[in-house]
Amino acid sequence: MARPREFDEEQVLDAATRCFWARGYELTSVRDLVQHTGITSASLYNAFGDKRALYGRALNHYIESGIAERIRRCSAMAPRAGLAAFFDEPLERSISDPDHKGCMLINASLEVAPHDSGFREVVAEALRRIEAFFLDRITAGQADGSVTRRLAPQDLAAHLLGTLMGLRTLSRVRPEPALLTALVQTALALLDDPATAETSAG
Amino acid sequence: MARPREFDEEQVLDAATRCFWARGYELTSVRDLVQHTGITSASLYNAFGDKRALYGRALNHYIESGIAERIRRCSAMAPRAGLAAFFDEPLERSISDPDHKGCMLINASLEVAPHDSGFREVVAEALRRIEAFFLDRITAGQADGSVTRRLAPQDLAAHLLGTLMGLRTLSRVRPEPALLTALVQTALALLDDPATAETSAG
DNA sequence: TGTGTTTTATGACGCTTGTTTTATAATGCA
DNA sequence: TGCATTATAAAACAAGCGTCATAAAACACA
Repeated sequence: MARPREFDEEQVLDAATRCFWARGYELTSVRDLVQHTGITSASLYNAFGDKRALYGRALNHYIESGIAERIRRCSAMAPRAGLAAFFDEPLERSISDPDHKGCMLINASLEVAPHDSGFREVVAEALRRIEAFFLDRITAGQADGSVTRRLAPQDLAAHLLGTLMGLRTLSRVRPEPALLTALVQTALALLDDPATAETSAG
Repeated sequence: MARPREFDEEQVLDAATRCFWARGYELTSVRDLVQHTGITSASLYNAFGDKRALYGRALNHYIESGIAERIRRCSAMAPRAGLAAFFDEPLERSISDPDHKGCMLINASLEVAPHDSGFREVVAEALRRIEAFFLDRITAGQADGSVTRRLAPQDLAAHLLGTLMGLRTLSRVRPEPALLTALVQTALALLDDPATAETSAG
């Protein structure tokens, strides 16, 4: 019993996510958001609250549609293959994205998480989900023999999580294909048993 | 033949570095800098130029006094020991720093480097120096047998660089000693030959 | 066809930002 | 002792920030 929205909330959220992803929280002004979403600031405040709340929605949108989806997809694969596949997309993006935006979640780890305890928990929780995915697939891989048993699953999971964050951080400053590929492949090599490992050195 | 400075430039630079390190570039206002350095904005602008130039000086100060010094120190050690020792300080700081400021260089990688090509080159160059240190010690370690020859030195160096950046990024959101220690130790385990490796799993 | 309710559009709000201006104080050299 | 030069102090500058008030517009329902 009122005037209906003239904009698609999801489209606006998509546009806002692109803004925050590309330029971060501080460097994205409300006027930028108004310009890129196509709606006025009044509509924006009415629909989403304030800038911080909109960023929260955008970050959550990124996590659910970008990362959680990839976890789901890779969880359906064979353990060792799923672990490798999980790195395919971020590696490919790190190399091919002309803007070098990196990963919005990992950008948030350094930009908003340290200065906002609410967002810190959101980011930490997302990272825990990634770690849990690693742990799950490593455990499964050790069970079926595709992942080495020489190292504890928790240690391997922590290592892969660190590798992922290092990849996305490094990619924003030095998006060199050889460097980033070496980083990922070397980290993944640790999953293999020395005997079984295909020697790729040289 | 003029009025002399009343402040110690190095002390001011130290204070400014602490500000930028703790809160980053955008969140540190000139008024913050005035307050923590103890000099007026006029003196600050007269001595350093503008905010961006002061940040540049602070970042450079951090790199030279913090990182380059550590590289020098660890380069004097035995190869394998020097590589491990290089991670001691950032790991210890990641765990014990109550403010979780992280590493100013790696903070800069995500905060200023992507939006300022001048700073991007400064950061990239510093990362290249770290990578070069890794490469040098890995090569030396492979020569004296303390580092595995199963993997190419460039790959191992890229992997350690990524590990360092992952450590410092992860530490700002999840500064959990067990997690961060596992990350570093597992990465370092890759340097060892499987036969020679002391099994620390379990 | 009104009435109530929500969304729009426009513009302005107060505040903080980085930076500069103006004037005064302090020195080295002639 | 002046003169030239530079540092200091205090305030002000324009511009941009996030946010909100006001009023017009568009619908559902009576």
